[in-house]
Amino acid sequence: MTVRSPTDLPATGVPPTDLPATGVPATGVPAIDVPAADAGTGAGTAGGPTADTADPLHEPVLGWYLAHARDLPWRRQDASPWAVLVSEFMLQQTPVTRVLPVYAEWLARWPVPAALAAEPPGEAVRAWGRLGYPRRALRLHAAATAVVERHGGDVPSDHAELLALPGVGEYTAAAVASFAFRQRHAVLDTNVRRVLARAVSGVQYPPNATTAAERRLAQRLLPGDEATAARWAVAVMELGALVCTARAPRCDRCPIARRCAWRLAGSPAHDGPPRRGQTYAGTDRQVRGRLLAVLREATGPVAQSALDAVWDDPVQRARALDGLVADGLVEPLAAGVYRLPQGPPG
DNA sequence: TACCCGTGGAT
DNA sequence: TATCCAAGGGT
Repeated sequence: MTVRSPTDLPATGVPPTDLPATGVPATGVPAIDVPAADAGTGAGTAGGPTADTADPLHEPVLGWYLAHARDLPWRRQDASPWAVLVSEFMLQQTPVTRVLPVYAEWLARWPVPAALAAEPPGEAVRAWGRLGYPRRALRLHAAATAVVERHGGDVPSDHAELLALPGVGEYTAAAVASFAFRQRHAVLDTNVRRVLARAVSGVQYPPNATTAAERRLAQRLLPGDEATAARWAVAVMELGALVCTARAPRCDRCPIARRCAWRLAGSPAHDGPPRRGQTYAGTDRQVRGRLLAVLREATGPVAQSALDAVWDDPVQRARALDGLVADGLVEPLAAGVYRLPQGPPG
């Protein structure tokens, strides 16, 4: 898998799979399904996509995706729902290029949920490497355990059952149901929110927190047909990731630039409350990161002295370590000795 | 709701 | 160099 930077738009664009990873095979039609937009003149065909869900944005976005989508491993036809779930955990707040190698290692080592569930949670934390937010590793291990216990080892297709898994929120539940099972869900991540904010709402950036209005908008724009809705979801996200980017959108390559409300308004600058900066240096998060890195890279238990060496302030150091223990990321083994969690998921 | 939770590349 | 930003979730 070649790692591409966002600025390196693929010209080859291996067409994204139209097939669900499991379930009913698609009919083998390689072209874009005719979006509901073109069904508008039809006389209310029973059972078909309804005209009232059509939108002028559908056809250009779906067409753009067919030509420009990245060939990512979790989008391939042979990617299982488990593979999609793993990718979604890793992609939370983490760039694609950093996920790719770790994703490959995980799927090779733990090809099914039961394989991961059979290992101590500390192994998941160690294999997480430097992806960041290591609690995700713990939750993914817990999710794998829940999949084994509640669903016989198969990642569920039901949105509510997905949502009930540890570490799975509204976005991830919708994403897995849509990407892995080709269901019709509004998949509202930071990319989609930005595209809709610009193209439809006419503002540069979406609100800091997801609003009910955004959810209604995403739902309204969803094509009526399941397969088309699933393709739309991934297409809008990809458009946000590659073209309608946060800092410097590539409007000259955008398939809906002519319809974009933000552009039509003259691309006004954001005027809402400033987005909170993420200071990092000197925070507990940095200390936690350093402490856990020591544990991750060690092959066995670690002495207190090795942890003490990574941060000068003893008060902050102790607070960070306590936090890691409270989160289940670190396990006190004996007096002054620590290790990654070996017990059952806590 | 607002805040906490890692890491590192791009600008 | 400093800031921004990345397929969020939990509390």
